Amino acid sequence: MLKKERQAYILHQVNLHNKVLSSSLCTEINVSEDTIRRDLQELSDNGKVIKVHGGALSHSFNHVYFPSNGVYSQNQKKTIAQKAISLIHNGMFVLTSGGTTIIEMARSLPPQLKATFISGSIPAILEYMHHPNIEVIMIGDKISKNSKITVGSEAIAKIKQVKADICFLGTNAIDPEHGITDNDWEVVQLKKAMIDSCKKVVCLSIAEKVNTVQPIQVCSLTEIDTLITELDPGNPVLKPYVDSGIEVL
Amino acid sequence: MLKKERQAYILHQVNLHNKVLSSSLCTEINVSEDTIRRDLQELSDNGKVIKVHGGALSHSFNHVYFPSNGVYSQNQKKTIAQKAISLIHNGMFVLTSGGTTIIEMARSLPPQLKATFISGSIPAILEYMHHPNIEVIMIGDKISKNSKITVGSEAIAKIKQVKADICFLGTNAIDPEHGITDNDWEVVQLKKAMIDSCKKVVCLSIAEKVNTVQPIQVCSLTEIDTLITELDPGNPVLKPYVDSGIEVL
DNA sequence: CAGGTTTCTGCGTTTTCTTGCAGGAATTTA
DNA sequence: TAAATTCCTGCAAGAAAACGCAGAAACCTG
Repeated sequence: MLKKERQAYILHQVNLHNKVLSSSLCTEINVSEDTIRRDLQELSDNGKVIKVHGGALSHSFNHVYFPSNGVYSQNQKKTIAQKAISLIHNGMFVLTSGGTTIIEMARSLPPQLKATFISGSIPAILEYMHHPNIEVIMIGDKISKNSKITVGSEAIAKIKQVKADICFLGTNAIDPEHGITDNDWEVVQLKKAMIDSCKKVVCLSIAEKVNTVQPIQVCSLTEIDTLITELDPGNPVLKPYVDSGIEVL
Repeated sequence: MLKKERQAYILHQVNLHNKVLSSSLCTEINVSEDTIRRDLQELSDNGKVIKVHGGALSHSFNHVYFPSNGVYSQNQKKTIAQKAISLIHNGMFVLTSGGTTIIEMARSLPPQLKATFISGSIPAILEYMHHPNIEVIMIGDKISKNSKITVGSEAIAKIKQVKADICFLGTNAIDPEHGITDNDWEVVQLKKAMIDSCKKVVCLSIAEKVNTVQPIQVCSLTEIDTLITELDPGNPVLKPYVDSGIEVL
């Protein structure tokens, strides 16, 4: 069998099944593993396939629709993300809501981190999925197209089964008097469940949303353990929260 | 034998078999390897064949197996998607697996369709989410990064709770004797559950995958109600399936 | 037809390509 | 953490290609 022929066969298999194993190829074609590996390398260099440990993947399949990151207030969110990440350690179970701040955090996770992330947010899950070492658990249920998260009683029931080490809430509004508030009833139900299902509640909020109020209450300040904004913890805006006994980063 | 004659013979062989070996040619025509090589060089310079180490390939070979457009078999998949969509009606509960054919179907759903789609495949869910009128239900559980679907006992349990009107399976391999087969154990478990949870099983498969076998069985032919390929239902390749009582579209 | 020219072909040598193998490094998995 | 795969690197044998050369064949051309 000619080299080009072999490579064509491999490419064909990859496109057909979205993946191939070096081991199965070398028994099918009856050549050494080295030859297969070299072929895969060559095809990969030409951008025809994506080489991975043990085989190769189809390029088209791996290229999942990637949401454009026109993230609002990106720099502030990056700052928040960095602070949030400092709270995550290897082996933790991490529960997260959706929202652009959470997405930013997901993108900034250090590659060597090994932890389990649980979420019902599709965009967040997409980000977690690209991370090499973390386990990703999706909360299932009906999908709310507005907020791109799963909502409903099933989702809430699943969250209640979890006991996570830490929970990160992307926040729409937070205020000393009304606590965390939001404007989507279903999302609020979820966030409530998440708060109940973890040992530590971390609230991520850009300064703009601090001291604002939305119609529906998620929880009072007393249920929050940590508040993260892009501001310095000593900033006077945050004083009411510090005074309530919340750890402010 | 004259040079022109020889080259005509070579060209004939190439077009007939899509490839030739220098070594076999020189014994057939009984000339030295150099002569063959020079002929091949000349034919290659004129664009008649593609010279490779050890012989030559026909141009069509290269065209068929190294498609220049990024998406492999896209047209076939579009055809399949159209046929599949004709089976979906307003108000239906539709269960789908993952895979590129399913994605193509998801993209082609008519905007006015009102139905409920259930899936554990992240890429599929992403497509369904963009649709204005369908309800989307995500099956939750641990996410397999390879196949980009949720896998595990929770996912299977959830699927078993569903009784869908119709189930679309993207197929990796189908064969009259072995039925539907696949190469990922977890995916197979899911597909089995899906088959059990619906009234009608529709199998989507491009013709290339028909009559191929993978290591793990999903189900036998008897469990399949409908088979959709891009071929005409009367195509002889599909006859065994028609004879098994499967509706072939 | 004879002589010169061009083209073609085969041979030997050198160079390049391809492949499999051995070992040690790296990565995955239990 | 340890065992098992898989990967990478260099190497060597064998196959094929490239190159130059020379003899042979074909082809003008006067």
